[in-house]
Amino acid sequence: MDNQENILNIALNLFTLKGYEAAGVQEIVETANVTKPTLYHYFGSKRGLLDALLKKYFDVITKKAEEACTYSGDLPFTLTRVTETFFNFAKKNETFYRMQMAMCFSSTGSEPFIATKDYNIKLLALLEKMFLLASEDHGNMKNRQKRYAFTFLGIINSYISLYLNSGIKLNDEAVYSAVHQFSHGIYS
Amino acid sequence: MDNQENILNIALNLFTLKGYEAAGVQEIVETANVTKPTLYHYFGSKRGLLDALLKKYFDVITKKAEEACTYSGDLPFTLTRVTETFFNFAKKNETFYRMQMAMCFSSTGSEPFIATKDYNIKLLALLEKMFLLASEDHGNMKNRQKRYAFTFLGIINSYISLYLNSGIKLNDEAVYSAVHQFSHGIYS
DNA sequence: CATTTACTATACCGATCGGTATATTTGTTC
DNA sequence: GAACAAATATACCGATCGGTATAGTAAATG
Repeated sequence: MDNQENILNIALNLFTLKGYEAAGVQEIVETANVTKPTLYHYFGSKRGLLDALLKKYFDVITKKAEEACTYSGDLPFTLTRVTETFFNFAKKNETFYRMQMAMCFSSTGSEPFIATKDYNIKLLALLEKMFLLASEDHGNMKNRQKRYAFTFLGIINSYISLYLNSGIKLNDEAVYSAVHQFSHGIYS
Repeated sequence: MDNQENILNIALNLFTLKGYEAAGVQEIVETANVTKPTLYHYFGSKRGLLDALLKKYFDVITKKAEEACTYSGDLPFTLTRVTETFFNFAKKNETFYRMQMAMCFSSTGSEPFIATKDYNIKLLALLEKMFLLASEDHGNMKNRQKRYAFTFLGIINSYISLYLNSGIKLNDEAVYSAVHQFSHGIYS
């Protein structure tokens, strides 16, 4: 088993279970059955480990979101595709999504928040760009891309949060529901 | 200046800014211009300090939520009143609401999550009870009180999160919007 | 005035924190 | 097989962690 990958997996579990600050480096290496120098050889620091972990998963969701966000004249269709993309990613990477949401809601001065900030900004920018293109076809949403991006991702994350904590299904019905709930907020 | 109250205020600020784990007892007492024994005299432990802080604010919102959740036959009216109650509390206690949301989204095994758990369950139970009463008048929502309570609070917190992080106003329009967005999810 | 109670300061505790210096092992290349 | 770089182990670092023993002060009570 690859030590580097193993450390990443253990770190993901411990960060998710106990939180980034509460999970000690010592605990991580013990659980992964390696020693500290091994961890520091690969990642340089605890923060470096976190960064590597975030990059590993955020690169995936960012790329998928990029593809899903291409606007082709049909906004409901695009919104549905984006929602499906996020739901599928969350289902495939439950633990990571748990960790990521906790970090995104953590204190603005904390390391986890700072480490995830740019990734979340990037995701919002993709949504914003999509809404900007769509605004040429929907006059009533001009100059509101930022808020729409924020609220849309907010609704998506609400559903994912419900999935993770309350056990609802993220099926086609949930996608439909999320998209329509957001649209209802837009067009009224 | 009352040392006890002062420590609570400083702790609220530091927990919110840096997170519960990252904010050290030493830092708290230095910022509050007291010494450790003073803090431990009043609160017994760091966890005791957190508990006192949570109790101070949660007791207020819980009481207000209790009043607002009394169902009187008019569900939209009750939902509006509940939403207003939460919005007003969040506006009056921005820092606390920030901290509380971070803790509620934090790792399920972390101290802050455990410390806030019962309070959040209590709030959800109040909403649940309201939906249960209302279900006698709305046949199509039988046995769904739990999910409705969860999603309703989720939407409320989404709006408050937007208010805290993106600067939207929590005015009557926002209340109307939140209630209708939730209702749209229910009745469809 | 004596006593008690609430409160606060000095100084300290063991444990753990993130991180590293040094040495040894492992696998690859010439 | 010699030389070299990557990877891992032993043992350790100063700093900080949450928490406390002891002693003293301040104010109220007898």
